[in-house]
Amino acid sequence: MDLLWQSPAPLAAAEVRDALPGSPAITTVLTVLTRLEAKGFVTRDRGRRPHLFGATLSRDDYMAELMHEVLGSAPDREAVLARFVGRASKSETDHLRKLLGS
Amino acid sequence: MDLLWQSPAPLAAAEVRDALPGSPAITTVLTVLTRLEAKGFVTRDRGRRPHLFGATLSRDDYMAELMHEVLGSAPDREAVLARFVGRASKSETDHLRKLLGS
DNA sequence: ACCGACTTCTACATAACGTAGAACTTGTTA
DNA sequence: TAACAAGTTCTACGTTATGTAGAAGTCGGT
Repeated sequence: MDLLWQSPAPLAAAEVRDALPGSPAITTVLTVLTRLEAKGFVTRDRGRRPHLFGATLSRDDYMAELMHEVLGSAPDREAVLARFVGRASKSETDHLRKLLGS
Repeated sequence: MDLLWQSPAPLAAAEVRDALPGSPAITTVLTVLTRLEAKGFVTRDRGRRPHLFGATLSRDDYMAELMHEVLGSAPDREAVLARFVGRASKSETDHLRKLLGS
Protein backbone atom coordinates (compact mmCIF):
# COMPACT_ATOMS: atom_id res chain seq x y z
CA MET A 1 0.00 0.00 0.00
CA ASP A 2 2.57 2.48 -1.06
CA LEU A 3 1.77 6.13 -1.33
CA LEU A 4 1.80 6.63 -5.06
CA TRP A 5 0.45 10.00 -4.20
CA GLN A 6 2.98 12.38 -5.48
CA SER A 7 0.60 13.12 -8.32
CA PRO A 8 -0.55 16.68 -7.80
CA ALA A 9 -4.02 16.25 -9.27
CA PRO A 10 -6.76 14.17 -7.64
CA LEU A 11 -7.40 10.88 -9.38
CA ALA A 12 -10.33 8.52 -9.86
CA ALA A 13 -10.10 5.01 -8.51
CA ALA A 14 -9.81 3.53 -11.99
CA GLU A 15 -6.89 5.79 -12.81
CA VAL A 16 -5.15 4.70 -9.66
CA ARG A 17 -5.69 1.07 -10.52
CA ASP A 18 -4.18 1.58 -13.96
CA ALA A 19 -1.14 3.19 -12.42
CA LEU A 20 -0.58 0.27 -10.09
CA PRO A 21 1.39 -2.88 -10.89
CA GLY A 22 -0.40 -6.23 -11.12
CA SER A 23 -3.72 -4.67 -12.08
CA PRO A 24 -5.66 -5.23 -8.87
CA ALA A 25 -9.47 -5.19 -8.79
CA ILE A 26 -11.07 -1.76 -8.60
CA THR A 27 -12.79 -2.76 -5.41
CA THR A 28 -9.41 -3.41 -3.90
CA VAL A 29 -8.26 0.06 -4.79
CA LEU A 30 -11.48 1.55 -3.45
CA THR A 31 -11.16 -0.33 -0.18
CA VAL A 32 -7.62 0.84 0.34
CA LEU A 33 -8.46 4.39 -0.61
CA THR A 34 -11.41 4.38 1.76
CA ARG A 35 -9.21 3.13 4.57
CA LEU A 36 -6.64 5.78 3.80
CA GLU A 37 -9.40 8.36 3.82
CA ALA A 38 -10.50 7.16 7.26
CA LYS A 39 -6.99 7.76 8.49
CA GLY A 40 -6.88 11.20 6.99
CA PHE A 41 -4.14 10.47 4.48
CA VAL A 42 -6.41 10.97 1.53
CA THR A 43 -9.17 13.39 0.63
CA ARG A 44 -12.20 12.30 -1.32
CA ASP A 45 -14.45 14.41 -3.48
CA ARG A 46 -17.85 12.74 -3.37
CA GLY A 47 -19.34 15.52 -5.44
CA ARG A 48 -18.23 14.19 -8.79
CA ARG A 49 -19.40 10.81 -9.99
CA PRO A 50 -16.20 9.01 -10.23
CA HIS A 51 -15.08 10.14 -6.80
CA LEU A 52 -11.76 11.92 -6.93
CA PHE A 53 -9.02 11.11 -4.48
CA GLY A 54 -6.11 13.28 -3.58
CA ALA A 55 -3.33 13.08 -1.04
CA THR A 56 -3.79 15.36 1.95
CA LEU A 57 -0.04 15.66 2.17
CA SER A 58 2.61 15.35 -0.50
CA ARG A 59 5.03 12.53 -0.10
CA ASP A 60 7.70 14.90 1.12
CA ASP A 61 5.36 16.56 3.57
CA TYR A 62 4.26 13.21 4.82
CA MET A 63 7.81 12.05 5.41
CA ALA A 64 8.81 15.26 7.12
CA GLU A 65 5.71 14.81 9.25
CA LEU A 66 6.77 11.29 10.13
CA MET A 67 10.22 12.46 11.14
CA HIS A 68 8.69 15.06 13.40
CA GLU A 69 6.43 12.49 14.96
CA VAL A 70 9.39 10.31 15.78
CA LEU A 71 11.30 13.26 17.13
CA GLY A 72 8.32 14.49 19.10
CA SER A 73 7.84 11.15 20.79
CA ALA A 74 11.39 11.18 22.14
CA PRO A 75 11.97 12.04 25.78
CA ASP A 76 15.22 13.75 24.83
CA ARG A 77 14.90 15.44 21.47
CA GLU A 78 18.29 17.04 21.61
CA ALA A 79 19.99 13.70 22.03
CA VAL A 80 18.04 12.29 19.10
CA LEU A 81 18.94 15.27 16.95
CA ALA A 82 22.57 14.86 17.92
CA ARG A 83 22.53 11.19 16.86
CA PHE A 84 20.65 12.14 13.73
CA VAL A 85 23.14 14.75 12.66
CA GLY A 86 25.97 12.46 13.65
CA ARG A 87 24.81 9.78 11.23
CA ALA A 88 23.94 12.20 8.45
CA SER A 89 25.96 12.23 5.26
CA LYS A 90 27.96 15.24 4.19
CA SER A 91 25.46 16.26 1.56
CA GLU A 92 22.72 16.08 4.14
CA THR A 93 24.54 18.21 6.67
CA ASP A 94 25.46 20.65 3.94
CA HIS A 95 21.88 20.96 2.95
CA LEU A 96 20.76 21.38 6.53
CA ARG A 97 23.27 24.16 7.01
CA LYS A 98 21.94 25.87 3.93
CA LEU A 99 18.37 25.55 5.13
CA LEU A 100 19.24 26.94 8.51
CA GLY A 101 20.74 29.99 6.92
CA SER A 102 24.42 29.52 7.60
CA MET B 1 5.52 -3.37 23.56
CA ASP B 2 7.25 -0.16 24.36
CA LEU B 3 10.98 0.04 24.41
CA LEU B 4 11.70 0.31 28.10
CA TRP B 5 15.25 -0.10 26.99
CA GLN B 6 16.96 3.00 28.07
CA SER B 7 18.40 0.94 30.92
CA PRO B 8 22.09 0.70 30.18
CA ALA B 9 22.68 -2.71 31.75
CA PRO B 10 21.30 -5.96 30.33
CA LEU B 11 18.39 -7.35 32.31
CA ALA B 12 16.93 -10.76 33.00
CA ALA B 13 13.38 -11.51 31.87
CA ALA B 14 12.09 -11.49 35.45
CA GLU B 15 13.55 -8.06 36.04
CA VAL B 16 11.87 -6.76 32.94
CA ARG B 17 8.55 -8.19 34.05
CA ASP B 18 8.86 -6.47 37.43
CA ALA B 19 9.51 -3.17 35.72
CA LEU B 20 6.41 -3.48 33.58
CA PRO B 21 2.90 -2.38 34.53
CA GLY B 22 0.17 -4.96 34.98
CA SER B 23 2.59 -7.74 35.95
CA PRO B 24 2.37 -9.87 32.80
CA ALA B 25 3.41 -13.52 32.81
CA ILE B 26 7.12 -14.19 32.45
CA THR B 27 6.44 -16.21 29.36
CA THR B 28 4.82 -13.17 27.81
CA VAL B 29 7.91 -11.13 28.44
CA LEU B 30 10.11 -13.90 27.07
CA THR B 31 8.04 -14.19 23.93
CA VAL B 32 8.21 -10.49 23.25
CA LEU B 33 11.92 -10.34 24.00
CA THR B 34 12.54 -13.29 21.71
CA ARG B 35 10.63 -11.62 18.91
CA LEU B 36 12.54 -8.41 19.45
CA GLU B 37 15.75 -10.42 19.33
CA ALA B 38 14.68 -11.93 16.02
CA LYS B 39 14.29 -8.43 14.66
CA GLY B 40 17.67 -7.38 15.94
CA PHE B 41 16.41 -4.81 18.42
CA VAL B 42 17.61 -6.76 21.40
CA THR B 43 20.72 -8.77 22.21
CA ARG B 44 20.56 -11.90 24.28
CA ASP B 45 23.31 -13.43 26.34
CA ARG B 46 22.58 -17.15 26.40
CA GLY B 47 25.79 -17.80 28.31
CA ARG B 48 24.39 -16.95 31.70
CA ARG B 49 21.53 -18.95 33.13
CA PRO B 50 18.96 -16.29 33.44
CA HIS B 51 19.55 -15.02 29.92
CA LEU B 52 20.40 -11.37 29.88
CA PHE B 53 18.76 -9.02 27.44
CA GLY B 54 20.05 -5.68 26.34
CA ALA B 55 19.03 -3.13 23.76
CA THR B 56 21.17 -3.12 20.66
CA LEU B 57 20.51 0.57 20.29
CA SER B 58 19.64 3.18 22.89
CA ARG B 59 16.27 4.78 22.56
CA ASP B 60 17.83 7.90 21.12
CA ASP B 61 19.93 5.95 18.67
CA TYR B 62 16.92 3.97 17.64
CA MET B 63 14.87 7.07 16.98
CA ALA B 64 17.64 8.78 15.07
CA GLU B 65 17.92 5.58 13.08
CA LEU B 66 14.21 5.65 12.34
CA MET B 67 14.42 9.22 11.15
CA HIS B 68 17.24 8.30 8.82
CA GLU B 69 15.28 5.37 7.48
CA VAL B 70 12.39 7.65 6.66
CA LEU B 71 14.69 10.17 5.08
CA GLY B 72 16.58 7.51 3.19
CA SER B 73 13.41 6.12 1.69
CA ALA B 74 12.47 9.46 0.18
CA PRO B 75 13.01 10.07 -3.51
CA ASP B 76 13.86 13.69 -2.79
CA ARG B 77 15.72 13.97 0.49
CA GLU B 78 16.36 17.66 0.11
CA ALA B 79 12.68 18.41 -0.18
CA VAL B 80 11.95 16.33 2.90
CA LEU B 81 14.68 18.06 4.86
CA ALA B 82 13.31 21.41 3.76
CA ARG B 83 9.84 20.50 5.01
CA PHE B 84 11.35 19.07 8.16
CA VAL B 85 13.27 22.20 9.00
CA GLY B 86 10.28 24.29 8.02
CA ARG B 87 8.09 22.62 10.60
CA ALA B 88 10.75 22.53 13.28
CA SER B 89 10.40 24.65 16.40
CA LYS B 90 12.83 27.40 17.22
CA SER B 91 14.57 25.38 19.90
CA GLU B 92 14.99 22.56 17.44
CA THR B 93 16.47 24.74 14.73
CA ASP B 94 18.70 26.39 17.30
CA HIS B 95 19.94 23.05 18.42
CA LEU B 96 20.50 21.90 14.87
CA ARG B 97 22.54 25.00 14.16
CA LYS B 98 24.66 24.30 17.20
CA LEU B 99 25.19 20.71 16.15
CA LEU B 100 26.22 21.73 12.69
CA GLY B 101 28.91 23.87 14.24
CA SER B 102 28.11 27.34 13.04
C1' DA C 1 17.14 -38.72 40.92
C1' DC C 2 14.53 -34.78 41.91
C1' DC C 3 13.16 -29.96 42.25
C1' DG C 4 12.65 -25.50 41.09
C1' DA C 5 14.04 -21.79 38.14
C1' DC C 6 14.26 -20.78 33.52
C1' DT C 7 13.42 -21.38 28.56
C1' DT C 8 11.06 -23.08 24.50
C1' DC C 9 6.87 -24.67 22.11
C1' DT C 10 2.39 -24.01 20.99
C1' DA C 11 -1.76 -21.44 20.88
C1' DC C 12 -5.39 -18.01 20.86
C1' DA C 13 -7.37 -13.24 20.30
C1' DT C 14 -7.15 -8.80 18.15
C1' DA C 15 -5.97 -5.61 14.68
C1' DA C 16 -3.98 -3.95 10.29
C1' DC C 17 -3.60 -4.84 5.65
C1' DG C 18 -4.10 -6.79 0.78
C1' DT C 19 -7.42 -8.68 -1.91
C1' DA C 20 -11.80 -9.06 -4.09
C1' DG C 21 -16.84 -11.01 -4.90
C1' DA C 22 -21.69 -9.56 -4.30
C1' DA C 23 -24.95 -6.22 -3.92
C1' DC C 24 -26.53 -1.62 -4.27
C1' DT C 25 -26.79 3.27 -6.63
C1' DT C 26 -27.23 6.38 -10.27
C1' DG C 27 -26.80 8.75 -14.60
C1' DT C 28 -27.67 7.55 -19.34
C1' DT C 29 -29.76 5.32 -23.23
C1' DA C 30 -32.98 2.66 -26.20
C1' DT D 1 -39.36 4.35 -18.20
C1' DA D 2 -36.99 0.23 -17.91
C1' DA D 3 -32.55 -1.71 -18.66
C1' DC D 4 -27.64 -0.97 -18.66
C1' DA D 5 -23.14 0.17 -17.48
C1' DA D 6 -19.99 2.54 -14.56
C1' DG D 7 -19.12 3.27 -10.01
C1' DT D 8 -19.56 2.66 -5.00
C1' DT D 9 -20.49 0.19 -0.68
C1' DC D 10 -20.86 -4.09 2.02
C1' DT D 11 -18.99 -8.15 3.42
C1' DA D 12 -15.44 -11.45 3.73
C1' DC D 13 -11.23 -14.22 3.70
C1' DG D 14 -6.08 -15.00 4.11
C1' DT D 15 -1.80 -13.15 6.06
C1' DT D 16 1.10 -11.01 9.27
C1' DA D 17 2.23 -8.48 13.58
C1' DT D 18 1.43 -8.23 18.29
C1' DG D 19 -0.11 -9.10 23.21
C1' DT D 20 -0.96 -12.72 26.10
C1' DA D 21 0.01 -17.01 28.35
C1' DG D 22 -0.42 -22.35 29.38
C1' DA D 23 2.20 -26.64 28.81
C1' DA D 24 6.20 -28.98 28.21
C1' DG D 25 11.15 -29.31 28.11
C1' DT D 26 16.00 -28.29 30.06
C1' DC D 27 19.51 -27.76 33.37
C1' DG D 28 22.13 -26.88 37.52
C1' DG D 29 22.17 -27.70 42.36
C1' DT D 30 20.62 -30.67 46.39
